[in-house]
Formats: sequence, structure tokens, C-alpha cells
Amino acid sequence: MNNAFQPLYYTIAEDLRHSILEGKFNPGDIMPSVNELALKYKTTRVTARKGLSILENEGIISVWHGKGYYVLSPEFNKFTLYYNTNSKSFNSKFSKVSVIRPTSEVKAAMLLKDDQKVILIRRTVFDGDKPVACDEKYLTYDKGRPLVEEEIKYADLPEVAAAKGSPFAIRTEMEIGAELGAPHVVETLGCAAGEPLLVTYRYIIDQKDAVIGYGKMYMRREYGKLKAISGYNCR
Amino acid sequence: MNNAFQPLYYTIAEDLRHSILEGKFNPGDIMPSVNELALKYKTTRVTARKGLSILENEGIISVWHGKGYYVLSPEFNKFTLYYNTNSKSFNSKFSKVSVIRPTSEVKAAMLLKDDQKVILIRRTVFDGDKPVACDEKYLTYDKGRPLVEEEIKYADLPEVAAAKGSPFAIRTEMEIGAELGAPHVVETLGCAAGEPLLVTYRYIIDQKDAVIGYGKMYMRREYGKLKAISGYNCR
DNA sequence: AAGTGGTCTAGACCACTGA
DNA sequence: CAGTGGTCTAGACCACTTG
Repeated sequence: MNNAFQPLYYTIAEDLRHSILEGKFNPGDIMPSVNELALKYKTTRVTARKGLSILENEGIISVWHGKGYYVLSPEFNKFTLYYNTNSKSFNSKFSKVSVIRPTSEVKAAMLLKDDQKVILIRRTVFDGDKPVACDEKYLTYDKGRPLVEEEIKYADLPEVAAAKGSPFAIRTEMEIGAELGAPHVVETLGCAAGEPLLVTYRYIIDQKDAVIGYGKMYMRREYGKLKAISGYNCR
Repeated sequence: MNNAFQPLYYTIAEDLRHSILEGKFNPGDIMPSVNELALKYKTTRVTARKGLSILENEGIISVWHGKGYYVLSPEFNKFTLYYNTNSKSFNSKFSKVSVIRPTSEVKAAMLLKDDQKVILIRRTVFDGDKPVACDEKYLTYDKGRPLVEEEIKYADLPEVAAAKGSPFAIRTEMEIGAELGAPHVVETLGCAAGEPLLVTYRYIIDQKDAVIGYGKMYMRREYGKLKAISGYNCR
């Protein structure tokens, strides 16, 4: 019976989650069985199981057919990172959109043939008047598809790449490193030549594992810290 | 009817997922209704709905009560980052475990009172003979609990902190930046004073939002790139 | 009113585990 | 064998959306 505002299976999940968070169940422990829960909550096995499934989806418990549901240890090495290049508090200016011959670095990153040209988009991100970051994006240039500047200018890297195909056919990979800025970066950001910059490299990859986009973003450390969280509480 | 090796609801989910990935459905489109699917697959609404729920859990579609299931746009700003400080190809050496008065930086990071002492654990990570990273971990020091060195030495930061309470009561936050190493870091890593290092700051936070652990890791850029992925294909 | 999704039941049958 | 989880049915009733 369900006389609350929330479905019964949700109540079951909440109760169990609290038990785990309070330490009544610890990693390795077996949760109450589906039958037990069905009895306790005066419901059917289907509904009881649905409650357990929620915790399973949350990565808190795991199931072993024929044995039961086990409490897992938290995954502290798996982080969720939100990468917002288009934050509202910043404004950005596009300084260059052009078709170029790729440098050897870009050629290597995108696995390009020798004669393949790429689109280069440069952008500078400002906090008020102060430049805090700048990035370079490279996209494969298909002769057949004319370059629509407006569409590209205000979109983020993945969206631009997605516009050239199915938006679901791609994934993004990111690497994070520290570098000294190249001369034009130092000049654009107005920082010292020896200032360490946080650099993110992004690869846009289609369903055939071809790199169709590559981007590099340099951030000054006062403004460009990346944040990520881990644990159960964040989902 | 289900004459395959996999449950019917799974087949339904797979079929729908492929349709989306192939571009038969695009972001904003409405998926076939529960009733339609039940008819098509000669099953009940419950099973049909279960298929849709899978895609919903994967973040591919979203539901609007009374209207239907909608295809979502991929979330390219949300990354999953795996942070493996205990990689198998590296070995690490603990150089120091001690109880100290915190520096002002640590005091600020952990929101400590003036007289609170902390445990400091220093570690250096080697690739063969070459030092590639080093880190400092700070934990609140509770006078009541004696410091068990063995337990701490081989564990990672969150596990150590977890050992002091319920493992579920905590979360980890991470910041990533670029810095020049302090003198002792430069010496330990044997790098140039001007070499930019990738730095990760980690905060271990308990359920009362108190910072119970703080760690800093310096990585040389050739070895210390962090990687993260985004999109649907990764889950 | 007709169509959508959401919850729940009572019961069936199957597969896996362990004593 | 009893107990565990997993799948599925047929049908009921509810809540939301749209015309």
C-alpha cells in the first residue's frame, strides 16, 4: 500500500540508502532479500526489486544472481568533471576563423593525411577586460560542405562537430596538462613567458573512431582551475 | 515472446538505441510510445516501458508524463575522469609520515582551528628510477586515534580518510591547476625550476561538509596528463 | 475523451547458489 | 531442496496532456 506522496518503490530505495549511509550496512554486506522487502512493505516482489534496482543504478549496491544484493565500496577514483567553456560570467571573442594547412602537432593529433586542410578557430575568453584563457579549435575541412561562419562562431567544439553529422555518433576525449604558453598565447593572455598554464586538449571522435575535431585551451591558473567531484553524494 | 539469449526488454532498448545512434531519431524527437512498443514486440506495457527506462538511465532520452519519451542532446560538458594514483606501471615510495602544525595554506584548505595539528604523508611516484610525481596528503589528527602507519602507507587518500569513519559518509572534490613546483618539489622530481607542473588538489569531505583530508599532487607533464571522456559511448 | 506515461498486484516460470 | 534473483503477463487504476 502506498499512502505517501511518493511511489512505494522510491520509499524502499530511500530507506535502504539511509541504512547504508548511516552505516547499518557496510561494503560487502548483503542487503535484505527481495522476498523480505516485499513482506516488510506489504507489496510484491516486483516493487521491492524496483527499490533495490535504484540503488544498483546509483552504483551503491551490486547483485549476484542466486545470492543477493551486496553493498559496494565507493568509487573514489572515478570523478565527474564539468567543463564549462561558455560560462555566463565570462565573455569570449573570436579572433580568427580560417582554413589552414595543419601544423605537425595538429596533423598528429587528428591523424590527418598530408594534403588534408583544417579549419582553425581561435577564441579568447575574457573576465571583464582581462583575458583569462584562449583556445584553438581545429576541424576537418570537407570541401563539399561550405563553412558557415555564424553557425560555428557561437557554438562549442562538440556542437560544431556534431553539426557535421549525427550528434550521437561522437564522443569527446580530454587530456589535461600544464605548459608554458607559446609566444602568441603569452601575448594574447598578457602573462609572463614563464607562467605555467593549465592546458586542456580535446579530441572529437566520430563513431568510426576518426578524430574530426581537436582543440587546445590555455587557462591562467587564477581563473582556470578545473573542478571535479567523486563519491556517492554526487549524481 | 523472447526466443533470444537476452531478455526482451534488453532487445527493445538495443533496437531503440541503434535507431537513435543511426540518426533515425534526433534530439527533440519523440520515441515510439509504450503502447506502440508493447504491440510491436507482442509484449506488455511493463516490459516495453522497461526498455525505454534503460535509455532514460543512460541519459539518452527523457520522459514527459502524458506526452512521451524525448531524445536528448548529448552532454558534452560532463566528463568522466579516472584518477589512478596507484597505477601498476608506477611504484611509489613514502618518504615521510609525521604530525605537524599545518601551514597557512593547509589551514585554509581544511578550515582548521589554530591549534589543530595534522598528519602529513609525503610520497614520490617513480617510473622506473625516474621520479614523475610527488604528493602531500594532510589528514586531521585526532588525539584519541593512534596513527597506524602500516594502514596508511599503502592506501590512497580517500581510503585512509574512510578508515576513520563510515566509507559512505564522504565525498571527494578535486581541483586541477598548473604551478611551478616549490623548491622541495623541484628537488624531489629533479626537474627545472621553471618547469610547469600539473597539480591536483583533493579535498576529502565528510557528511557534515567538514574537510577531513587534503592532498596535493604534482605531476611532470610528460607523465602526468589526466584523461577524461564524454558522450554516450562511455558508461 | 483518447492517448500518453506511472504504479502496482498476483501469480507464473526460469536460472543460479548452497547446504 | 529451499532460497535467492530475473523475466514476464494481464489487467487494474491513477495522473498528465491534448484536442
